[in-house]
Amino acid sequence: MFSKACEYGIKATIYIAVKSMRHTRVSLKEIAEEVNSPVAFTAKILQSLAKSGIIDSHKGPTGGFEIEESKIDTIKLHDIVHAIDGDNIFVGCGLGLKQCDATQPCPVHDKFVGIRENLKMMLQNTSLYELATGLDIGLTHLKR
Amino acid sequence: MFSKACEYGIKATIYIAVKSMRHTRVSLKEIAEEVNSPVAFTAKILQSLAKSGIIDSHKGPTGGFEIEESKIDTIKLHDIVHAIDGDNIFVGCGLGLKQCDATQPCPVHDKFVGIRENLKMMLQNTSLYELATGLDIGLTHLKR
DNA sequence: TTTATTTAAGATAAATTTGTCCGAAATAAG
DNA sequence: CTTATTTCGGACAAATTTATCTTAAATAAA
Ligand code: FES
Ligand code: FES
Repeated sequence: MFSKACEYGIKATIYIAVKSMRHTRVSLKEIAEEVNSPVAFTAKILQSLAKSGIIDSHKGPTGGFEIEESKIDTIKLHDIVHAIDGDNIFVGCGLGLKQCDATQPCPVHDKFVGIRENLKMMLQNTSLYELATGLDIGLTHLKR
Repeated sequence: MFSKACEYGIKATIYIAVKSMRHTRVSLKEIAEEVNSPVAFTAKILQSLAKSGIIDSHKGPTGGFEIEESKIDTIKLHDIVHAIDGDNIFVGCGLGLKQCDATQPCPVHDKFVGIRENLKMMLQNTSLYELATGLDIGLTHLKR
């Protein structure tokens, strides 16, 4: 469904959000531990999330990653997935045709667009805030 | 969403079904042409679909692939996807946790299981027969 | 029986994704 | 200013997926 990079990226972003709500920056090392992800690979993903403007990064001692508090509510799961995996999952054909539209549909088109739209809506309607809150109050978990 | 192998496998199976409904065997070469897939890779996929019992293969002149006509109606998209991509898409955690269940859910669990179940139902309710019929009457297409 | 045709099987190779390493750049603090 | 800390950036490596090649096995027909 999502790439490994995207899975790590989502988990990392949620963790950063939890800490940011407490006005605490968090280091790459800590994130990778909490998310159970390879440190150096996580660094790459965080780098790209920073370039996409989803998270902020700061170098040096006391540095680390954070998310502007006002953004936590407006950032949606959709934004994170889109930043890392692109838009193929939202607009691409389920059977890999170069173009998906109803004028020359693949055999699963009619059935697939519903699922795809469903997923898209879910991601667009899910805010980072609610994900972070669920984690913060111990309702959900990042490792297992 | 699905692997390349699965995309090719689905399209190939649908094409074989169309031909089988006309009691015609079809060769690897023809399948790969119609499906726009690499020949040798397609061979591997068909081989595994044959081992899974979804399609039948026959060697030698007049050989090729076919599907028992009585099966075309009972084979579901779910069976093809499961045979090629396994069951991770049906039971796996959206964020890659080793185990997905409600006792220790990841942050997206509640929202993800709906989508996943939705997809599963769609695949279980979609028969090879209806996919093949749509293609046969020119309503849908395998290439673009 | 010989030949031509077609899939099976295993080894190999290319491409992509995932993951690592290391030096550079920034920056906070002594 | 110097040092310690932390992210950045690029090169590199491993693993997985996708794709190819070659030889064998089966089998239909001449
Ligand atoms: S054309 Fe395949 S999903 Fe739309
Ligand atoms: S635990 Fe992640 S989807 Fe169920």
